[in-house]
Amino acid sequence: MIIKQLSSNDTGETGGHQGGILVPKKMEILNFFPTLPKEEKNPRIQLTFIDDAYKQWEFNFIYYNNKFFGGTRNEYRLTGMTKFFKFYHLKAGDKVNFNKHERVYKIGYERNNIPETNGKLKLTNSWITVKMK
DNA sequence: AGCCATGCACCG
DNA sequence: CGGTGCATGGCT
Repeated sequence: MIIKQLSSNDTGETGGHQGGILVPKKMEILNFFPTLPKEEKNPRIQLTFIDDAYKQWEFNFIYYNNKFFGGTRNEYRLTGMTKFFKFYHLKAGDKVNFNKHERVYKIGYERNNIPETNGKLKLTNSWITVKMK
């Protein structure tokens, strides 16, 4: 499974209203998600995730690739997560984990234990891949 | 490469 | 009319 530590921009705390997280271009991560056609501009796919409470969430996995169409973007994003963040009151520093079990996408979260995280918190390697046996 | 930020469209 | 999400540019 893969785990993402939320950045402040992911949750909208920076004032942004993106409503989603950024997905790095790492094979281990991208392999988890469906493959999006790079021939197409900004291809997207809707994914349904189920959390621990068996609640369903619809997220959009989008490949912003306008780099190949005259723009400058070349990155993946998982959007439409604002409801999820709000429902569980997740904030920057908290972690969200994704899992795929029998063709079913699962989502979970993990709160950050670090108390003194009030100010800006620098995130490096915010994504973690966990090999499941 | 990854995170920050925003104009605008859409929708309640 | 205000919040949300898309698409995109900017900054580090």
